Amino acid sequence: MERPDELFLKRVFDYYFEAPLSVWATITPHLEHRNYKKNETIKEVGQTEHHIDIIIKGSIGVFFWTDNHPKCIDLFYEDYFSCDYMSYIESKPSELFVQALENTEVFTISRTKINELSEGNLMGNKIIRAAAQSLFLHKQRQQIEMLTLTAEERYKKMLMEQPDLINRTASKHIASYLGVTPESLSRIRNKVS
Amino acid sequence: MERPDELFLKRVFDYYFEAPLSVWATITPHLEHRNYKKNETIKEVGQTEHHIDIIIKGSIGVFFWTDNHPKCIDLFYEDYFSCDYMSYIESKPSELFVQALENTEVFTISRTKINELSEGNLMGNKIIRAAAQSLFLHKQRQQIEMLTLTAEERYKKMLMEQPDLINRTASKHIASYLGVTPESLSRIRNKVS
DNA sequence: AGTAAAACATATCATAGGTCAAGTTTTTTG
DNA sequence: CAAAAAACTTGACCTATGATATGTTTTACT
Repeated sequence: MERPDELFLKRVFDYYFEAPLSVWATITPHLEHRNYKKNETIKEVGQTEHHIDIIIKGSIGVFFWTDNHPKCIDLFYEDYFSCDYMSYIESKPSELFVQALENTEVFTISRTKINELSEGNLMGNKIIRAAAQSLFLHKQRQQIEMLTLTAEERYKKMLMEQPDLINRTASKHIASYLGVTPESLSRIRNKVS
Repeated sequence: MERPDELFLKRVFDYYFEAPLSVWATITPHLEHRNYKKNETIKEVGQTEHHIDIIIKGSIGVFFWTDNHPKCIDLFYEDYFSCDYMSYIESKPSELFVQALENTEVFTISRTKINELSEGNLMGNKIIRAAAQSLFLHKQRQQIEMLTLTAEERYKKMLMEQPDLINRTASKHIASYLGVTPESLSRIRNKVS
């Protein structure tokens, strides 16, 4: 009766939104299965984001350029939504780019479909609202961590809370996500272990 | 016909939400006019936020404690909404506290009223969704500035974009909002002028 | 207005983390 | 599987900012 895809989605939606069955039943048929190769650029700087991905397997990073280095402001993994939300929300190009960090498998849904499904639809709107709120909370927690903890403490925290991710993700991306240079992270890792 | 209060609100809502007249007409009667004294604590650490304020005059800061110093993560002024959104969204106590930085005049609306007005109401939900999205964008911009600019550059930017606010707000709060110590900001100000 | 307290400025010193450069290891690719 | 490229490590040095301490100015209070 239910394909594995649908079970996966049901779990993700339940987790995030406590959405009733009818909602994910509405959404499922409009999701497109897609694969990204490792290091594939999903959205370039200057382009507008028109999709949201739900990650089934793999990881995706959101970056911007400073000098000649990419800086990572978000890391997304299995079960998470991935998107350049800044561009998506404003519906205009952003300075951010989005890249697959591993071979990555997603369900993707277009802005058009999302609008269609939520237009005049209270539950659809509630879901988007819940999503925006959880994005805000995540950003504010990042901000507080950045102001409260040293680089070493931030690394240790990540090590505690997401040990597998540290192995799967390139050091340079972890470094920039933690707000330090690769050299600094290297020293920190050395010291910690 | 229209009281000044209503004109003010109409302007604010138009600006943020492009909401039709019917919406602010629905909301207006449920707003309560309130005054905070300078340095008055609006929400303490450990309490849950149940209100959103719309600032008519004055300014409000959102803080948390590190060691024995308050750190400012948000500054709100005239025409802006003010709230410990973290606590409001999760509807549970937060580590943040909220303080009036000047004698401040607001319209305040309770969570109960907001829920009542938006329950089953599509436009109400859209407004809340727009609010959540704009909060996220603000936080992400803060994050990018923090990673891109030095303390001095952040100060100069604030000086350019909000010169009056710098005069109205205590240096220590500006400093912590910019992510530096008061001593550092003092040096920066000295250097810049 | 006068006193106490808080905020701000300035100086010195300490340090986390950045920069640059030279290895070493790992990954990619022909 | 070898060569090239990219990623990571390590070291020496530097700089922005933090910590502490002291003096000065501003603000708050009776």
